[in-house]
Amino acid sequence: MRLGSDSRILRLLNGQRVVDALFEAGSDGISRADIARATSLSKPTVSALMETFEQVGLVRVVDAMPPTRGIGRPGVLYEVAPEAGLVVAADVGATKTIVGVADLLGNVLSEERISTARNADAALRAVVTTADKMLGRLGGEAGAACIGVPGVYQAREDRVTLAPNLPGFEVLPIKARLRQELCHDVFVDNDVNLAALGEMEAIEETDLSDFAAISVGTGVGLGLVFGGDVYRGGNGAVGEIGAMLIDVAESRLDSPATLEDLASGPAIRRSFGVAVRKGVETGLVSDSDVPAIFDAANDGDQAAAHAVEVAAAAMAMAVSHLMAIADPQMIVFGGGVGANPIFLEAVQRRLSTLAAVPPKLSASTLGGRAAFSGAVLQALRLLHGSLVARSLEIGAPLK
Amino acid sequence: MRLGSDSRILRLLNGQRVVDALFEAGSDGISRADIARATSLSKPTVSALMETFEQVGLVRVVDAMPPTRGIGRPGVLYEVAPEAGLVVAADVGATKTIVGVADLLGNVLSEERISTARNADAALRAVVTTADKMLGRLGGEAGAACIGVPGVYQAREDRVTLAPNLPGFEVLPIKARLRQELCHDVFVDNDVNLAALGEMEAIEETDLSDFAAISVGTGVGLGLVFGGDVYRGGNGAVGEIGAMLIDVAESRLDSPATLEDLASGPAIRRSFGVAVRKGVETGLVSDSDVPAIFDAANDGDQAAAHAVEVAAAAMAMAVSHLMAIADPQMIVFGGGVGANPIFLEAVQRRLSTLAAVPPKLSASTLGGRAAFSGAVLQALRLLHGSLVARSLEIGAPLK
DNA sequence: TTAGTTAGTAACGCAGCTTGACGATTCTGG
DNA sequence: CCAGAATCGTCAAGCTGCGTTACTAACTAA
Repeated sequence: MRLGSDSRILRLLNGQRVVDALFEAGSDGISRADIARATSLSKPTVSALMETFEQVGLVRVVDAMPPTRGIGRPGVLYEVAPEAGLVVAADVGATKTIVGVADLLGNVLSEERISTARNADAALRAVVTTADKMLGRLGGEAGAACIGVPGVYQAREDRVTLAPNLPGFEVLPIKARLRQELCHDVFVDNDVNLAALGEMEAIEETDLSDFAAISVGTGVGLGLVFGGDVYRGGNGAVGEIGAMLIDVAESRLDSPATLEDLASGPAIRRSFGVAVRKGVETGLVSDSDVPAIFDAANDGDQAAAHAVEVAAAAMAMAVSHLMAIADPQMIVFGGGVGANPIFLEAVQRRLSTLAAVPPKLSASTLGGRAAFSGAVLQALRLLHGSLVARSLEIGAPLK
Repeated sequence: MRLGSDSRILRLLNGQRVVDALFEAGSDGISRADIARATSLSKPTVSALMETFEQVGLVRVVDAMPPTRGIGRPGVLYEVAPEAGLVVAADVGATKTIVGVADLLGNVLSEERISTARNADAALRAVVTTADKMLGRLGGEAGAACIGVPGVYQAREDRVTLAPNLPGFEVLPIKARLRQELCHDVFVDNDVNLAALGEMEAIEETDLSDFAAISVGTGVGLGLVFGGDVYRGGNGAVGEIGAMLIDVAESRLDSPATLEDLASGPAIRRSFGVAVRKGVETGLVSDSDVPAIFDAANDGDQAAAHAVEVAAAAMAMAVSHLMAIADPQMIVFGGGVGANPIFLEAVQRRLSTLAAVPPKLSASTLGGRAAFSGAVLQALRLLHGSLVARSLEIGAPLK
């Protein structure tokens, strides 16, 4: 038996089209006649495929009969059975890890926050055991998995680099490990990249294909989505925007300053402290935390306003560079600092003086769950690619 | 007849695999048995496809019999007939336009430089008539075409914007026009993007998928290739790197300076002139041209060296930003200024102080023909996509 | 000259799809 | 209440394309 040239791949291709139509119809259901029209397949072909899909448990008849749909014999409505495929998604952060299981439609059936273990090996083991527990409770297997890690993932080497907070990643073949212990289709990526994907999907805007997410918290990270797919860069090192050199009038330091030196949470606190010590007026203590500084800046506190302005100016500069190079349609800011509306507004104000056409900015709507959402999405994409093949070729029930 | 679900698309898919194998074999030729092995198709299938391809003129038997290839009956060697498909490529520049016709293997059979007409409509008409003349002489039709334009091409609107040197582009549906007058498969893109593609292909490095080309001449442009494909950005406005704001210690101006203000050809001349007027030592006249300034800088002339350093520092800054954001595997410099080895070396020197891991830089090997080369390549990619379909479905001779 | 090896071809069967025809089911109008 | 129209789903027939098996053709090496 040759692979991929036989007439069986026709069945695969057509099956994919049928499943796509079913997903698009959603929980409203769709009749086989309608599928045939939507896919340009013949009615017998659709029926034959649907019979297989139903046997396998991938689709099922919608129970609730719709009242009436016009003249003629009414069609039997089918829908995707969401529980026919489960995916595992995880976001391993420096301190917290989110693990969850979602169904075929992306509904998160189970989700848990655990504290990240002190080394990579233990952290990964915790993800696997938590996921296994969830899958056991839900009574299913993982059809695909996606895990976000706090570092640069080198797909070729199957290693994570630049993850200083989590020792052990440099020598852990994370994908191979997960493939063995969780399921065959595994996707590993930088958490910021996945966050970008999650944020993009969360925005209800059509035709959004090129997108950037900037996370500002303890550090500064950048995730890019180009053409709907996560972009990793030639060396997987996209997103090292924190190291970008910024030179703005407000903060003339002796050595070149990076974006992270100017616009991260610690940088804002530092810069506020410097201003206070220089004697700039303030109503706060000199080691206030970031939200307090933002609120004070909003209320007219001078030292706080200065700190926010320095950060915003640096970020606006970085954004203008991002626009000049990659030209995303939209940029979402996340993280403790980035999602703060006061910060966002300051950046926007700065940008309007830098660029003729200021880019669309917005604040994250997902908060700390952005990367996890992106992981769910990416896992589902993986599953979609193998779902039909498994349903048709193996012929055994999916579960 | 339904489209794409019939068993006929098997023939299409398998035909594509066969043709791919033939292209890979090149002019050495390949036997049907070898194709069967390479594609995992059965021998009869390959034979049947090859018979059609031969009838249509897409492939032919290699005349020269190779001496001996080991034991057993020798196979009949086939090769792609390069003249079975022709593509038109053009690069419309501000002053010069290159038009050419290439065959299936990318050999440029005919190429001509003409001066660009003063408005877009006339410029386009000149491309079409020149191409038609060439095609007539070569006795073939265009199977695909690609044209590079000096501005931002908005595919959705089928309009070129930001082409100040060539009035009339804003209202010219260039793709629709060419499709009508030249051939059905037309690709339009920014000339800098195409140049990036051309430069990438010219480099004999494997696994090169993410790539940037920076053109420095009268202006500064950036072309990006991500994942092997030209990247256009969310609004098609990738490459506006000339407008990037740069702040380097050497050139403290009153207002924020753009990259183009600091590193373009005119900028270098201006900055040299300023230095001379300030009394910096030089052996040149104050309005020397750019190559002279570079040579003098290389020979130790102080004013010239200063001008080069300012430009190099600005460009190094821009490159470091590009690395932080898009992380290309390699950057090629083109254009009158960019390809100058003295400039490149100065940029490289500056970069080594900015980045821990300086990126790979190199000078253009294609010169002014980079965009044209890229256009040939892109046109060939288009043709590849339709070649097999046309050969199999229509059944009529290609020519 | 003969055995061994490889290339190409003919015949057959299988998988998958489409078409056209037909029964099933429901709505509408008289 | 009933006939006609419209739509859904299925059945049977025929087509296209592929792979397998078995065969012939051509060439090398001993």
